Amino acid sequence: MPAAAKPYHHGNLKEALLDAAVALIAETGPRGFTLREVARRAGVSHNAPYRHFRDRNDLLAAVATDGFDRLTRAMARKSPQSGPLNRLRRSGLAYVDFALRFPQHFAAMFDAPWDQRDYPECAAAAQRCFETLLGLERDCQAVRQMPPGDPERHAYHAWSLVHGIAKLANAGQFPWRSKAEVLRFCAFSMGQS
Amino acid sequence: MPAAAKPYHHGNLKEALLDAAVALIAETGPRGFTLREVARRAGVSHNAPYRHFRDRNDLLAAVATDGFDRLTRAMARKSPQSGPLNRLRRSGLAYVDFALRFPQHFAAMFDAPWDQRDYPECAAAAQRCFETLLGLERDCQAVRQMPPGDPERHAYHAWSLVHGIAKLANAGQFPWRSKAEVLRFCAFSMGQS
DNA sequence: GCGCAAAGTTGCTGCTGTCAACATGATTCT
DNA sequence: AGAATCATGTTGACAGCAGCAACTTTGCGC
Repeated sequence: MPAAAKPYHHGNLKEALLDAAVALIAETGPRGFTLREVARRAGVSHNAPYRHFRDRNDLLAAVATDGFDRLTRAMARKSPQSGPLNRLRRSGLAYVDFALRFPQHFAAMFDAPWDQRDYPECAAAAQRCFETLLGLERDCQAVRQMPPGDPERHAYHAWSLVHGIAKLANAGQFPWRSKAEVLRFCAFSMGQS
Repeated sequence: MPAAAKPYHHGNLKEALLDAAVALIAETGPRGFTLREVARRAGVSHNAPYRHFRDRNDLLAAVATDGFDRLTRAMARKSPQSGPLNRLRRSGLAYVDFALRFPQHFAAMFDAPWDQRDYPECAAAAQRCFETLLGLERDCQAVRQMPPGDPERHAYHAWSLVHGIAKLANAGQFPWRSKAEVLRFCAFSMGQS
């Protein structure tokens, strides 16, 4: 058989669909996101995705899960700076940086129309993401670089702040034009807390 | 003519459409939101809305504008408590309360797929909303109940915090089940800043 | 080899947003 | 008053979408 002949079975369609979906959402946003376009990009028929994902939301949930994993890695990335407090702040900046670089992917993670409880994998990925933050927070308390108190509450506070900055920035509600300016504001804002 | 006869001209279709749209989005969210369903609820044909709104996004923008106005009123509502700092905090709680009571409407305001610059009225309503907050912030500085510094920066900081809380709560990322618990956390969190 | 199940395909239904053409009715000009 | 005009609604059409059903191809266990 000729090497160029497209085999009937794709071989790795699920991954290919996920990649295409991530790329598509980055380009067109959750509303332009279409099962059929994803299939087109993967070079299969419009119904092939149904063999791997229950429906449109299921694929979107997979995209969101992927996003949470990427975000967790970005937040946990080791930085040259040492000291728990510095690491915590770098982590917050990484959060906002991620949201600004992949706004649509970020939106797919948090503005999903479905209930996250229906997608346990996605919820678990989100949980891992939060626990990364919680760990950093605990480290800070351990070395007294943070006032005492329930570390979870502190973590939720920090999360809320950076999340709000990320969402408002993506919604165009801030006057700052460049990503650098937003990050500067973020650093300032984290210093206030 | 019989009183029950439906006149050809509705008389006040634009408002009726907006009301129906607000109700519909509260029920089904921005994705279930459909021009045709809005028209159906207003009792007109599926193309009548085009006489009053350019397209689907234009109607959504009107809904968002309406939401910003309501939010502004909720934030500016006088409370029995006196003192600028108390008013500022009540205002933050009102923000989160609004988001939790009308999650879909809130989403329509901030997760819009369109650029707010294309809808000046909507942008203006959002601006008024921010300026309400900014005014409260200035009042606090005036009586030294707030550390000095650029009041706009402080206002954006406060906005980011309550917005993050609102969005994360609506996304189901917090462990707290009741609105009251979220509001308690919000009050705690505002005290930290 | 055979049969079966997984993976992919075509074709369909009902829905959507939007365009074009037409109908109705209020307003305004003479 | 009567006609012209324009805003406001209506019907009909088209393409694109999600999801369902029925069919086809292929790999794998026996």
